[in-house]
Amino acid sequence: MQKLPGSFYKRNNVCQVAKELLGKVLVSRFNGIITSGRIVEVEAYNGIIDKASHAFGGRRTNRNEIMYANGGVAYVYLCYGIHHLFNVITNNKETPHAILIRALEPVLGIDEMLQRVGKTKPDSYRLDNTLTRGPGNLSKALGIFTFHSGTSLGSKELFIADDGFVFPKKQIAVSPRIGVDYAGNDALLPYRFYVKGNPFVSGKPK
DNA sequence: CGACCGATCGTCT
DNA sequence: GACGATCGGTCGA
Repeated sequence: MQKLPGSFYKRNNVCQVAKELLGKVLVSRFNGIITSGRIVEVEAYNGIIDKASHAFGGRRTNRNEIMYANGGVAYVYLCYGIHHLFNVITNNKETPHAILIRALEPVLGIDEMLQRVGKTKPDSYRLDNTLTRGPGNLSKALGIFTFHSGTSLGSKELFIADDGFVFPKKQIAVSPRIGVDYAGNDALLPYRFYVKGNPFVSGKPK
């Protein structure tokens, strides 16, 4: 179990990095509690030329300022007043590339995750299934909030690790991103990557 | 099934 | 003052 090095994030092809995140393990360790999950769905946001990105047109606000930092930090923001969405910032300083983590397969600390989501015990198949399905749900399960925005992924509280596991290429699928209709043409870009048939992947099954 | 809807609030105009 | 990079529940066919 090896933390990904800074060089992994500081590359310029955000789609390539996004694809390579599939199979890696996102780990949180808050107050000594370890929870983790294998990444099975991601979306790339391609900086200032991407209408779906918060940084489109070079937009800079207090909320998204961290997107312009050097790659390898977390960008977490509140969506619909309810959901804390976790992104990985990539590329170098001043190039605001981001990858939204959309789904995990739970690995460690499942009981803790169930508690955070408000269930005290694991029970049905469906419950486990929805635990880390979708960007809002996985943040809740891992205990990630907006105040974690800016946290280095080289820290011991929040990081992404490589345990040697890789999904076979055949299992990787590509599609347009979800929920970005406001982005016009860019809503059609093939920037979503996921593991085919994995029950934790969000959206409707195909 | 699919369509619709309410929750809930920080952020930007 | 409007609006989300969502979710889960409800309703009707």
